[in-house]
Formats: sequence, C-alpha cells, structure tokens
Amino acid sequence: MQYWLMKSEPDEFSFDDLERRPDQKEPWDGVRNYQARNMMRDSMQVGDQVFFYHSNCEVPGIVGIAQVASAPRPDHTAFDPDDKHFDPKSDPDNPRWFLVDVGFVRHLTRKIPLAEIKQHAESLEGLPLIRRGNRLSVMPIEPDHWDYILDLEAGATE
DNA sequence: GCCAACGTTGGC
DNA sequence: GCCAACGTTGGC
Repeated sequence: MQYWLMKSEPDEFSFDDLERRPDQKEPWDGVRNYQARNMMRDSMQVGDQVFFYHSNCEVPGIVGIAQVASAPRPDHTAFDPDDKHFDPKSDPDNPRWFLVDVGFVRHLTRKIPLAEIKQHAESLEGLPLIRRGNRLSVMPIEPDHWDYILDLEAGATE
C-alpha cells in the first residue's frame, strides 16, 4: 500500500465533483509533467490511498481521501487535437502520457490547510508539498507523514 | 495580480 | 550540451 497526494484546482475539478460522478471515479487526464507521469505509470497500484488537495484557491489544503481506482493507461486527451491537453508528440503507438482513475473515498472532517501543514514542518520533514518551490501535481507521501496528517484532521496535535 | 520557482524549448 | 527565453504553477 502506497500513499500519494494529488492536486486539483477546485474551479477545474473539485473533490465534490469527484463525489458527484455517477461511479465516483475520474480519469486523471491532462498531467503533462514527466515526474508525475512516471509515478502514475510506474508506481501507482489499485487501492493506493490519495490525499486530494485543492490548489490555486482561497485556502489551499487537503480536503479528502481518494484512491487509485485503475491500472495506468495512456492519456487519450493527448491524441485529441481539440483537447486542451493535446500533445502532437504523443504517438498512440508509443504514448507519452498516462493516467489512472481516481476514486472517491471520503471527505475529511475538515479541510487541512497548507498553512497548518507548514506549521508542522519539523514532523513532516521531506514532505514534497512543503519543499521550497514544489510544483508537482502528483507526489508520494511517506506512511508516517500520512498518519501524522490524518492525526491533524482530528486535531490531535494542536 | 504579483512574482518566485521550476520545467521545457530551441538556437547555437 | 549549454543556457537564455519563455510558459506554467500556485501561494500569497
């Protein structure tokens, strides 16, 4: 079992949007970063747990738990000239971009803001989310950090 | 809206 | 292969 964090702009696709999907799943298309792609393509396994993070909004933070809900497969949006994420260099016979399905698990009882997570930088040392200049939209979370952040949800550490 | 940090592109 | 220019991310 591995743990991840995935970012989404709530104006584009929010955690509530995921919950409202008929099967509560969404293909995580549009990722055009090699590091993020490699994690989805090479490391993710069905059932891995995911922190769902809202970025580029008033209070950025972790809002819910999701899970990896499919094996990796080519990102079809890269082949579609009309798609915003079209990439002419991605060849259907040798796809450049991959995705997994992300499935809804549960809301957190409260949003855990980035600002609060940063207050625990000592305990969360190495967490990519709080590393300087980090912009990865998909990142691994160490099991200890996963547990620590879930404890924050319950307010156990304030 | 600003801007720091980062990844990518492309000329050489 | 270097590196300047550019585009994007994302917190603030």
